[in-house]
Amino acid sequence: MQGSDRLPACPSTLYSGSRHVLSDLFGPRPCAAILFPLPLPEAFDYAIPEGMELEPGDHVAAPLGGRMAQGVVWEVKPESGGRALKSIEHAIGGPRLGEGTRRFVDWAAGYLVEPPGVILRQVLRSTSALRPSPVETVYRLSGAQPQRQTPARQAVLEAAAGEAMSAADLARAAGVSGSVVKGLVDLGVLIGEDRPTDPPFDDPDPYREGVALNQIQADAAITLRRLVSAGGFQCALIDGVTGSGKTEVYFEAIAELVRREPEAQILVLLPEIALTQSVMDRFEARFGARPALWHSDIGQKERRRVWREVASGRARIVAGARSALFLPFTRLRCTIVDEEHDPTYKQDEGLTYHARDLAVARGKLEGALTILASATPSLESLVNAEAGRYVHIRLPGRAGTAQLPEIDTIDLRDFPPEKGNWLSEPLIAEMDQVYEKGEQSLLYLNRRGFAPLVLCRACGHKMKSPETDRWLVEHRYTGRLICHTTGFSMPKPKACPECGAQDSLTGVGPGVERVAEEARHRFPDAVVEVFSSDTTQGADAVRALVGRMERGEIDILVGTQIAAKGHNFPRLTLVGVVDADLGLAGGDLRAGERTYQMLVQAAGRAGRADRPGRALLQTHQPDHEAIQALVAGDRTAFLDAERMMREMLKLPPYGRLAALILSGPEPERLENCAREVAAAAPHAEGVEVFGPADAPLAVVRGRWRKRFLVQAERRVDVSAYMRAWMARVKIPAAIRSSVDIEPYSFL
DNA sequence: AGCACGCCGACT
DNA sequence: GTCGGCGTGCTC
Repeated sequence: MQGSDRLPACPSTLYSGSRHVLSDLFGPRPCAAILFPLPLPEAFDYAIPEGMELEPGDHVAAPLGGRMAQGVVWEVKPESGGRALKSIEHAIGGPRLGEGTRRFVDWAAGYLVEPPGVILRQVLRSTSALRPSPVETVYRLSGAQPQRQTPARQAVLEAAAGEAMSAADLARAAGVSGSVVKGLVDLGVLIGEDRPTDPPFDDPDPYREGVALNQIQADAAITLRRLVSAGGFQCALIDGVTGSGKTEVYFEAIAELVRREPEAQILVLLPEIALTQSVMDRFEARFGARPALWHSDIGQKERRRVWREVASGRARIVAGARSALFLPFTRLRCTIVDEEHDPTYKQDEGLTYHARDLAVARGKLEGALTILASATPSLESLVNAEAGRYVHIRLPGRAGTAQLPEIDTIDLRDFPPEKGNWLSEPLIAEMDQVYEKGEQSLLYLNRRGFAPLVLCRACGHKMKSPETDRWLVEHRYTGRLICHTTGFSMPKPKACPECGAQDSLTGVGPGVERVAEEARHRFPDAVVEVFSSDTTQGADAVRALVGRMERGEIDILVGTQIAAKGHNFPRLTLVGVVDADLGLAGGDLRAGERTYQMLVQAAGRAGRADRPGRALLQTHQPDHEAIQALVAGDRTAFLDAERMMREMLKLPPYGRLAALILSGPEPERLENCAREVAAAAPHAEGVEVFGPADAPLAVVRGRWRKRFLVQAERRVDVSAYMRAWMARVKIPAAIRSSVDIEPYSFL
């Protein structure tokens, strides 16, 4: 170990301020601010040992609170007076973090109201990537022939004719033992060479022939190419229906950039579910190389490889899920957010952020072209485009292609379903026709579980959550009653806990499970499946269900929002919206938008395929503006209705929201803390603070949660407001606080 | 995030 | 009397 803090033998350290003395004698020595990937409030200053050359972005190890921690040089500056500094222990090699990445970390910390180290932790997702790639020996043919040829040797030679492989792989490929390979190596027939086990990614070839573009697509490509050649930050919104060639058009922007700037890096963000083989195949077909692929569950080795190649600037095109936004690009020149409206871009656990919003911000910081693409752009992006902040590129589909399926309403006042049922006769009749034709139906209802209320027929007792007094939702799938607010759950009792009546507890109201039961009852021979976050957990389960739906193995799918995300079911020809009113009046401000997106999704390739899609909306208010607009297939009118509602209520994008969640193990202390926090909320023009209220999930893993909602005018910097607020309160260690900028669920 | 310090319960 | 539980607070 070395470092001046470990040299007590030096007489100058016998009195305080020793380093000042050293500085006085030898002139000011520069120090370095080190940012650690830890929730510390800021970067810490360290002395740079004699002879150590450091630049911002370098990785170092430094003593921190009695241990060694790995961090990144954030700034090199003249020694700040006053405090005695510890010394950096040593530099760790590896690719330096680029300036753009560092600025993005600082910016995101401010915007998300998090310590910068928390953001840095998102960036440093593979520390093993700092070490050079390990090497392995691979073998190729030397051209020499063995004097004695044997069948085993012949097999090895054939296997070795292709790509160079390790001895073990070669033996396996040839179906022979390792000794045959070794013998050929000894004879000089095979030559070994060292190769990094994390090989670099192939460079894209921008000169390959792309898919032929039609006139509209070609014009859009020209617009994008112009933006590429202008350089610097610009944001473009590609607004084009499914099948309008959005991908081909943004491929042209990528190609242009790769041609112009040999070192440029490009990031393509995709919703997790869309990171499939077929997308990679399209890239490969266009550029002759697969992009580097990044998502939350790639293996350690691949993670290390991608991280290192991105940080060293060698990886050119990266396709990734939202977390790819934090990769250490050195020359990010273009970011594409495909399916920009997709709600999965909003990360809700741990660090809360919206990948689309951060992508635009990173683009601004890096001077990169940012392209948002969607068939159903979010209202936020549309408003930005219309205000001229984004370049709006419209790609209408083929002539006559409707964006929406043919939509009709069913007035529930005229066709009330029987008591305890939720599907009206006209909807059933339509489903029947679809089923007879061997096509698929989707019943959409944004309510999980079986029944939102369980009550006793004998005494009228309502089953409620013990802590919050909210209704318990019956889940028949698990046979339990669950509180969607606290997560409390219990088996459904046989007898009423109030009056003791046997088998008197009945579920009231519709959930997807009950609608599925009703559909099964009506269509006993049909395959009916439920698609909700309760019944379909994990990406694999989702993929499996989506696969079965695509292959036509399911006749009727009953789904919540989750069914509305990024799927394309070619055999789906009917969508029944079980309760279209729910979306218009519910607590989720984007519910209407999502219903709309789901309908467009469901229309899918209608108009191209010979099976046109149809949607039926069950509603109590068929005259409602938004419903009327949907029926008319009038996207503009629908969005205008949405827009007016948001504008009136000062909701995004016409206002800003932030949430503060406090959580702690003891409800009383939390309550007290929340009161104090409420009292400390700064008064600011154009800012309203609501709360504290129980958070949407009032108890999570034994921790109680309280929530504030901040609603501000658009001109207000809500992040700054939240920072100011947090600076004014001392929150006890037992209580955790987290800020969510632009929360998506805020019931 | 770690790690130390500190103040209360069951043990060699 | 000590060992150790994890609540609280600090790390340049």
